[in-house]
Amino acid sequence: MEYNHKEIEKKWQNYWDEKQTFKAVTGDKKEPYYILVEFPYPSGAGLHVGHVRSYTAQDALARMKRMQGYNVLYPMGWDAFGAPAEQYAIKNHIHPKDAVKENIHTFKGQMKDLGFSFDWSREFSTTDPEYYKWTQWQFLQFYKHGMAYKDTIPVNWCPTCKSVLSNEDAAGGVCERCGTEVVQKEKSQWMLRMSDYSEDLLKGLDDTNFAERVKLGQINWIGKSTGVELDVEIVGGGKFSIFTTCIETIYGITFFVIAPDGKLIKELMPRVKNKEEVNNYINETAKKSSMDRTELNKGKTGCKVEGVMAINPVNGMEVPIFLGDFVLGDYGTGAVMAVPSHDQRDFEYAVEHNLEMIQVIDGRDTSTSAFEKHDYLGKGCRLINSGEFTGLTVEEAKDAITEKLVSKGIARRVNNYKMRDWIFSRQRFWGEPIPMIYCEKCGWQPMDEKDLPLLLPDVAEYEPTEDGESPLANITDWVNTTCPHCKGPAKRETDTMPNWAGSSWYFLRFMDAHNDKEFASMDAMKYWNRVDWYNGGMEHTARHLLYARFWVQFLYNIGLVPKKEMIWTRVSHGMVLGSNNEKMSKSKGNVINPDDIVKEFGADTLRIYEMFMGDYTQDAPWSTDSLRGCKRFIDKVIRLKDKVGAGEGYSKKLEPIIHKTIKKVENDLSTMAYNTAVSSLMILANNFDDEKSITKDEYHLLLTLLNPIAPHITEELNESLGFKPICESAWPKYDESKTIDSEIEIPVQLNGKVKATVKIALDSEESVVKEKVHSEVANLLEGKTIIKEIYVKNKIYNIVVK
RNA sequence: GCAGAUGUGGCGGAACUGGCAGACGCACAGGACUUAAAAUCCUGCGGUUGAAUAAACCGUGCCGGUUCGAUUCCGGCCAUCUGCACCA
Repeated sequence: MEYNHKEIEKKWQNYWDEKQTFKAVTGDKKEPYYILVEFPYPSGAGLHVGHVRSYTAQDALARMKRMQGYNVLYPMGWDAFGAPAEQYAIKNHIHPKDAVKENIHTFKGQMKDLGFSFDWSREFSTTDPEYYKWTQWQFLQFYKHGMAYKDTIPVNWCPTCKSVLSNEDAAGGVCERCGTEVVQKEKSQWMLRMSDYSEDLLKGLDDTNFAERVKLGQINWIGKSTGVELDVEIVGGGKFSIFTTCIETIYGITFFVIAPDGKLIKELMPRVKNKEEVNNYINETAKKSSMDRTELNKGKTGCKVEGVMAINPVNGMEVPIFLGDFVLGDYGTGAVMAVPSHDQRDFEYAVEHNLEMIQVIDGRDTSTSAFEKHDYLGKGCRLINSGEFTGLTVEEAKDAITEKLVSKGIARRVNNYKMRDWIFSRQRFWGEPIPMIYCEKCGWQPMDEKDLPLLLPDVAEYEPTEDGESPLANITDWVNTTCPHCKGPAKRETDTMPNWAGSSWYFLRFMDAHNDKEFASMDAMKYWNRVDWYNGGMEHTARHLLYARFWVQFLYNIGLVPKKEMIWTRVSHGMVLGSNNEKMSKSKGNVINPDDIVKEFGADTLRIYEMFMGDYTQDAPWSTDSLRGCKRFIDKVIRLKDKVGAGEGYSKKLEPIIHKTIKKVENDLSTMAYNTAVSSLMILANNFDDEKSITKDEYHLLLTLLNPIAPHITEELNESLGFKPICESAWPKYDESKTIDSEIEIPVQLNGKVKATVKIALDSEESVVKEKVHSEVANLLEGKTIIKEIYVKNKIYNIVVK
């Protein structure tokens, strides 16, 4: 057969379109199964081979599940708000709306060419007013439940571009676009009270089936630590609080360190004697990102706050206060107690600034480095130099000291979380407008829900304003409105939502994509129940996935979704790297365009290759040579058709391998072991190839098993044999008893080294095996003393000799 | 810095709960077919010693431990990749 992949692939893609083969019907009697892959940001670069990897993987799962009788929902849409489209618009003076439309067209065409079995009837873009109406509506629910508030926080600011920058764009302290030095600027921002959900987001993980590394990623991002918040008096009046997880070292305090970007130093300023030095240091810090600041080797900078001393509450000792940029203003209380003998960072800071040290835990010398908690905890170490607590073990002291401070009313047991509230404002144009109105008289007022959606207006200029506001601020007839409360003149919020907003609930919308009464009906959500299997990049585990869970938990708490956790399994794929083992990028010239591959080799070859290239969860480099091998595999499958003879059913000889392969492929496709699924199909094909002839049913089976990964060619070959389309057929069943060999070969070891193998009947008696083994290796045992013999049933026989 | 992951032939990778390391594929080499090429088929392919399809030894990043037996478990290192809150 001539393999014209272009014709064959088009033919079946049209067939699926016309028959609406993959349309999922809400309420269908079949058991629902919801498979989701992160919807893409439709960039100008087009679909990436990395998209092809995860979409094919989920597609294979979806196709198998359908054949297994599930009502599969496998939807696709577009996450199209965001900075790149806006940058593109500024540069080329094309409205993002138009660029996005074009990009979506390209992406969709590419996806169709790859034969993904998406239910296109549920397609939408986060930029559709019918969709973002509900994103805005949900924001109003956050606001009405006290979950949204305004706060002033520092942001990276480029004075030349007049734009707020991400840490990424401000890497190294200079603006990525123009090279100007980045400064920190205070800005009023909408915030969502995500930190209120820290504990719930932690606990909720128990009700999910996320991959372990995904759970860990979230746990670490939430960053719970249990400790004590302690009030510290300042000499001459006033006080501040510190948070510590090591209260047992309290007698070792020789100074305090406070954050240069915190509120405390501002309060203390009038009493500071070295104002200039302190201010310089604060300005210096403002230039660094928090990541730069917490790096250990950079963590020793700082300056003394002259004129202000603090009092150690346990012994009344007066100790100095320092500024240090390793203390972050927005984590904990923005102040820490420093115990150089028992914390390495404090130790180095003390050495650098010539400060005193007091060892309070016995067990090791602390003159050259700190004796830290991971070394002293659980080792029975005892306190020294600690007043009434001297002699207690560290663990006893932790409790006793906390107890005493708490009863004195100057300390509290608290859980601290690294996770912060969600900064929900962006000074950008291309995002969902935040539906809030500011009135001089009434303050911030939510828009009336019935006036939603608040449409993004058309603008001529996309550049931000002089003071970094969104270009929306320049459109006076849009900005000026009336107050929903007093009907007086008022102004709209010109900030937009972050790109994460639309992607925090899109999976709910897919359950009921065209509902114009609600974001999704409770009935539809109850029917689909949850996302059974969600695939995305590891880079999204901390952010997108956490935002989405927070969003859902909030909706659940106000009674709008049926479950607190709407995502069950979450897995992540590895990247497709360039052939030089580096991340694909234009500048490195190692980008592979899937269109070129589809054109030259066909979608099926690309799909098989991307499934075969390596462990799905790990990164894998591109290799066009290996891709050719997958094309050869398809050629082989096509050639096997010539071997189809008159017989029916499965031959005795091939039956075991057939049943094993069904089991293997089924299992592998459900556990993301796509590469071994392909290899087992290659092995099956090789077995078929060794035969003079195979039956129609055997060939049909191979095509069926390969179909989820290579759907076009398998349908074509299958049709030519006269079978009904595989996509309308059932998944084959295997017989467990036929997957087990009755005779097996086990290795025989001498002192743990394999010397021979013996064939035995499955589940043979040990004595029978022993006899066989001994006759097999008799010559090797000559003159040696047998010390021990180990037989692991059906596995191995090991003889220890001397 | 914090957090996560990874390290196996020339290359991508396989090895289920500790049991024949290198499945499957690529690359390469030799052969068959062909006027020739492509395609296809057959054979070989971790390293060292060896005439050898004999045999032996070494070998899963490094050092050490547990075990009859370790790619797998434990302790300690080293290296690489990824994320870190306004990129998506």
